[in-house]
Amino acid sequence: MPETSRRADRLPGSRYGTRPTMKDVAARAGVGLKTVSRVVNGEPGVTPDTERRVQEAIDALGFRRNDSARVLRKGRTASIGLVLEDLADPFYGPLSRAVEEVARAHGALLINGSSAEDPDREQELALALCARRVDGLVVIPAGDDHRYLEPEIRAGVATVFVDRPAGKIDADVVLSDNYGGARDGVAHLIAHGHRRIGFIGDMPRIHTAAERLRGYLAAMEDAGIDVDGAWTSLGMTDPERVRRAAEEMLSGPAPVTAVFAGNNRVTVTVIRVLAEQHRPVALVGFDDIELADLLHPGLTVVAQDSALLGRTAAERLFRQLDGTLMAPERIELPTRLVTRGSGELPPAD
Amino acid sequence: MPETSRRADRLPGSRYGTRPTMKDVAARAGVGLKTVSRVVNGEPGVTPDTERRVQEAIDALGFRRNDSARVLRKGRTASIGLVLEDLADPFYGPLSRAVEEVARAHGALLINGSSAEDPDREQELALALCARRVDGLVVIPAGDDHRYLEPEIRAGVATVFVDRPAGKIDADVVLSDNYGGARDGVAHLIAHGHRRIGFIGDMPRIHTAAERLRGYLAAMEDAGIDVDGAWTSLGMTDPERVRRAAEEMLSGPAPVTAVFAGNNRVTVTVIRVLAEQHRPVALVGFDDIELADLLHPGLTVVAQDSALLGRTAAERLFRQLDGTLMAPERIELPTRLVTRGSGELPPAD
DNA sequence: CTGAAAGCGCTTACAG
DNA sequence: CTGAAAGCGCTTACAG
Repeated sequence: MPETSRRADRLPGSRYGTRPTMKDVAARAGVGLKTVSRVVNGEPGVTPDTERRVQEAIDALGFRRNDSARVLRKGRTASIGLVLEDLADPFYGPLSRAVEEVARAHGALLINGSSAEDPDREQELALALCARRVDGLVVIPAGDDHRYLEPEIRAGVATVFVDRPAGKIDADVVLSDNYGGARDGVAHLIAHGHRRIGFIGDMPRIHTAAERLRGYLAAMEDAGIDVDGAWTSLGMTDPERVRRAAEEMLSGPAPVTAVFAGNNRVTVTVIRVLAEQHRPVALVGFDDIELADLLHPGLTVVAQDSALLGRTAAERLFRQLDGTLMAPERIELPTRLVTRGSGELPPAD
Repeated sequence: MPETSRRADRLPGSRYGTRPTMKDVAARAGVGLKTVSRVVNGEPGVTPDTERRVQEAIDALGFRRNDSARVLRKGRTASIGLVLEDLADPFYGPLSRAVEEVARAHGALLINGSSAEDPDREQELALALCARRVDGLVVIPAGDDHRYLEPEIRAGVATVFVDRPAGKIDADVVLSDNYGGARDGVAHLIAHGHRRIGFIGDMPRIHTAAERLRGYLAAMEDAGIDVDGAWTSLGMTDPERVRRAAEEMLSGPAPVTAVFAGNNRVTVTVIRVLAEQHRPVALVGFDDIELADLLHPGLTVVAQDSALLGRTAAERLFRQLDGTLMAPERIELPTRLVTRGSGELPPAD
């Protein structure tokens, strides 16, 4: 007795009312179920009079189509998932917004999730999204093994990785030129006379961190500079760790005269440490930062376009869904050196 | 012949494979559908041997439960929606992340949408989320009439408004003390000797903008200062408009000696304008900003805790869903004046 | 132009 | 411990 059990939901204490269904609308309008479906979906083949009666019933009952039932029948859910590191990070906000805009243009909703840089949580989130049958997945990897997504991809879930490559599977990837950007930034410091240059980056298992370190090393080697082990420090990007790392390479008999900061979080802390130094220390940061031009000196950065990363990835995702895409590709977006002062300071020697 | 039509999906050209269902698993394991359901959901009453056979079939077929079918049957979707203004705004990133964390603690996923400050888009998004049958909705209103949500709320969709109150419906609201915060900030400027103080805010139809203006006016009145109409400017917060407004009140025979900036976007532009002035102008901004302490002078702000706003709202949402909540409430969170220099500059008169 | 039947992939309520 | 039947709210594929 379904009617009885539904009425039970209305008992005082339960805040759940019953939702009218197409069946309810059909009964009230005195038409068949399919006719209601036609009206709700704007399909042709309904006389104006019938349509009016159905519409009246819809309005009277406050009917709203249950898309989750619709989805079950149609296959596609018109939703995509985005797994990123932290929605609160100013780098990912614009990226997420860009993905959302592309989704919106394709009539899809966006489900967001933060992995908090935890590979297990990334997997848990990505698979939960697949269980909800998102049509596609944009992933900023926390882990380096994505074989767990293979069955999902085979089953038709469109997948694009952004910011960092997929691990152990062949998939579309959209990246910034982390290596080239870091190399350019460090070469810029070298061009301004620096030779003892520090590098503070994220954990080495993170692809972007490793690539930027590689760029740093290449620039140093190009200039014929031997890198002292004390000049580089990779690890967590919390303020305490970064502060210690910076203070260490800025002390001793032969301190660094310039620092290359591996990402926005590192940069923010390094700026604070440098402000406390007695002599000027040059700084170039990877990632642009709001108000960077208003600091003294202005902050020189290697900027990447996080919104463009997101947009490019999302567009590729929908092209996969259109079926207009062939083999997986690796797309690399250029970075841009923005000089504002901090990277043009000469060595304080 | 369902088997035939499903096989058609495998034709070359289609990237859509077929997903194994519980029925497929049951057939392969030689058990009934319900037994598969028990194993998948970890329900008791399955012998270890049967469980093993089912698990093998699951692994072999790469089965993943279709949560969207599950949801249709169970009623609750274990997902909530968040409608905000712009995910790329540094104020909303932490708010969204906080909502996500609470949702996660309750086993729910978060669907995000940006209204872009457009009431129609807010409505479209909120109703689309309702059509997906989210269990609850956290809304940062763009519009001022939310009667369109009444049928949804009646049908059981939990709803909490944040940052701005709901319009024309009785609902839970979590706000910052915009009036008090602005009044404190302006009083702070007055205490430092200013009398000609400018206010630049968002469009007057936005509740936070109106409240902050009200706080400004109250502080001025408390100090017995007559406010000149040329000192206040409300409107869009794009850099061009804010710049014009700031330059206007900073010119003429009796320019303002201090500015109160109505939100983070206004503040950023005002800082730029003030940096170009020949005399120092005091500034207090509503909303804190990254690196505010590293500017010269440091930026004095009325800070609100956007993560706390999000967390409070989300917790209230889940309490609505638990049924442990009574009448709608209005919760107001305090703001905090953070003095860093720009608000303590004396008048340049 | 209209509608009855079957089915999407699960869970619920039973019966054995 | 196990499973067949009915149903969640829609759409599909037909038939009239």
